Amino acid sequence: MDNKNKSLSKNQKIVLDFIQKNKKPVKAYSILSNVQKKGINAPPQVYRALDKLIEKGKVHKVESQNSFVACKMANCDTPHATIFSICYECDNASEINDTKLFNYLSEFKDSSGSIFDGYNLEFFGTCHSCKKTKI
Amino acid sequence: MDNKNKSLSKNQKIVLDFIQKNKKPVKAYSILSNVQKKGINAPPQVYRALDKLIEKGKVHKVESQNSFVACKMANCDTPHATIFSICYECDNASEINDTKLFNYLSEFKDSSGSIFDGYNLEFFGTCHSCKKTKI
DNA sequence: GTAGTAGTGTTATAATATAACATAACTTTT
DNA sequence: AAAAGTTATGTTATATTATAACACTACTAC
Repeated sequence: MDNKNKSLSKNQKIVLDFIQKNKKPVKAYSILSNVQKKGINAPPQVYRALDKLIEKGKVHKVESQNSFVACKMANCDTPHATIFSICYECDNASEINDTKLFNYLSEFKDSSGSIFDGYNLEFFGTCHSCKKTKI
Repeated sequence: MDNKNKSLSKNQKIVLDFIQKNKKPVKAYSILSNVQKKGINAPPQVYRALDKLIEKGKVHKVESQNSFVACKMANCDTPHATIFSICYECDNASEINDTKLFNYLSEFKDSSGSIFDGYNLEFFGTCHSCKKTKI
């Protein structure tokens, strides 16, 4: 069985559980302050859990925000191939599931013909609820 | 004349000059320590210059590295539409100039048909010189 | 020539992330 | 079940990245 399907440790479960409760991406120190009652006391405990959750495909990092969001797919097998749309009004980030774009990027070759191991794509714009609010 | 073509201020020139001297992306505090002899003393001076240089399309931020790299195009008019390939051996980042991919992303519509204002795409892999070294 | 905007200089501090070390728990093999 | 190997935990301290806030200067534009 490969790494990503291994069961989660205690701290990993606690951290994932908190991330999944949030619709929006959450920050590492926000995770920390919210799980202290569960016995997680210090930043390294959070960051270590996050690292493993990312490896296992349960969580993705939103690089432009230094925040973390749960992957909605039951068994994400592409932790290093992520596509997000990010609203710069409300900071919400949603994963985009577009097979065509996904395949295009996965198979993309650079000018020398080399393929890549992974990618992270972040689209920026105003999300629908923020557009409505502005009218 | 729009913002991006305005001339650069003293600190902006100093910071851009240092970034351009480096082939690889550079970190903000590395910029700081290298331009202190030019009279830039504190982080806010560097970060303010970086913000403006990014607005003006002279510099792009590599989000996954928190580093900054000069745009090679003479007059970059798309500071918020960037495509990088990043080597996780040597941390080098190069801009990918692929018109087809560029247009695909610029025109990409989400499931509701909305277009985005910008995007940042980072491909990860081993660059050619690192591949050679490993043989 | 004064009002508005952009830039500078400075101190302090906030926010994000890791190093390093000691210990515990779980796995696999013998 | 004991030893060895690996993964996880707990903890302290510190490194790294980034911004707030305030005082002041310089450069447009009318």
